[in-house]
Amino acid sequence: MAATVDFPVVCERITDMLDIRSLRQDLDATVAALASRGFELDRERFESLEARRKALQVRTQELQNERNTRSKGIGQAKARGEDIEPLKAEVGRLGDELKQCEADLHAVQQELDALLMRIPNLPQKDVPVGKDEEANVELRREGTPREFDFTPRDHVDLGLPGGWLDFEAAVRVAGSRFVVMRGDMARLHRALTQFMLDLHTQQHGYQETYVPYLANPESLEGTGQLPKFDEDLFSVDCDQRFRLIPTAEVTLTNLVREQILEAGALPLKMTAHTPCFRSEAGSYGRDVRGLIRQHQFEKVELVQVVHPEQSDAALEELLGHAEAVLQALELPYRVVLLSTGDMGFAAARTYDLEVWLPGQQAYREISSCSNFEAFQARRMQARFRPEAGSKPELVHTINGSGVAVGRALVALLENHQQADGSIAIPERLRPYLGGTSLLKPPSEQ
RNA sequence: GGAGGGGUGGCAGAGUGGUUGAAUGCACCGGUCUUGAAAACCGGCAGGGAUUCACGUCCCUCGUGGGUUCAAAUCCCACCCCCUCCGCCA
Repeated sequence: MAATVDFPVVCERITDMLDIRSLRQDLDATVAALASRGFELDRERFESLEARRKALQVRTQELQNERNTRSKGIGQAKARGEDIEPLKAEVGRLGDELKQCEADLHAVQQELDALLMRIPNLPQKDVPVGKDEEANVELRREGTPREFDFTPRDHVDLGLPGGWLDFEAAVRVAGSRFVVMRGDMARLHRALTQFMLDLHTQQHGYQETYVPYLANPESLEGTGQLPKFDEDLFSVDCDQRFRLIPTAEVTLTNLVREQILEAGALPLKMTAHTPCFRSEAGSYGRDVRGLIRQHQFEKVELVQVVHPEQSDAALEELLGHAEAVLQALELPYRVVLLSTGDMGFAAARTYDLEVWLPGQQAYREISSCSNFEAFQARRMQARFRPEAGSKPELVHTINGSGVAVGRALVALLENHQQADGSIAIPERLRPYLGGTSLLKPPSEQ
């Protein structure tokens, strides 16, 4: 099976990840902004491709115009009963040059598109500049890490007794970086999911949505996973087109792909609970212990499709929605503004929520909330009509985890553990566990 | 999996080689009328791109990609998707 797939160009010239006009008109500033996030744009290559594209496009359109005009003339001459053979011969010669021009133009545009599709989004002006997570800025801490009067265990030690968590079984049925959960652990995992969905749909105004767990390349291209990051994804063997979704962001956000929404439909607020599949290529040796980094995990995702002027405010709002989950679960966390070097490919601004893990004595990412501005919208051709009758404009897209279920489970176990290995259930979660306030490992029941 | 039918503008729906980027209806926008609204009438109304200070001019798009032709929504090929019937199936 071919490792590469031809990515269809939705519409000539507009699938670029960045607005190509900003590249043409303000190349210096764009190059500088990209450099701030560690991306070196080959500007000579871009400029030469652009120059060739322009010359070829102008020439091609001239020739097309001439062909169209003459063909119409032939039609009219024929209608008058005149001899059209000489006319035909003349246009025929024109057609040869046209064909060559069209082919050349097509090739140049393919090359240009391939280049453009691999350029990341521009960071917002106030995003801290840096090459990696070292440059991230901690904005605030919420909640206080608990003082233990015993040595807190990590979630693996807490989960192993009685088979709550079974990594060996998972290796047997699948491989490393998978887990099997049993009994109350599986139930707690489900309870967390249900709680999060209810919170977002009932308190935060999101519409619960069920989406496919397999996505086509066009969708993955739309949200920015392709063409650059195919190695991070699982492909389905029997059908070259499908990838397993690495996040519900893909299928949720792409619901508006190639749509023109009425302004009144915005903002669109959607939430979905899905499994997420990641190959974790290149993360060998990192977080090999426990649930932190798995090939398959569950997430409740929040997505908003908004008016461009609203996206900054929407991101703050969405961040609050993710925080509400941690607050309800009585988990200490901090809010981090990612630096240019640590942000994802498609993001213009990202906040991470990092939850305190007593087992690691560290804050670990449990949610990532980003504003993509028009980046994904441009790739998806997702637009809205500002006013009835006006030209469509690109929407802005926002998303965030609300929150990663597996990691929430980890945080819950480690933060609410008791000296005897049992787990205290926060008030807000108890209704989802039949009122239970304490979970005891099976071996001690 | 087998047999058949079909993909046209926001929607519905004409259109089988030539001035059709596309009739007509609905929706929508502007106007006339009305105390106001409705109705009626008049006008406008696809998306994208190139070029231009601008007006404008031009190009592309009728599921997608190729092909035939001076000329393709219309003919040919491949693929994708949808519908109906049969089979199978959670």
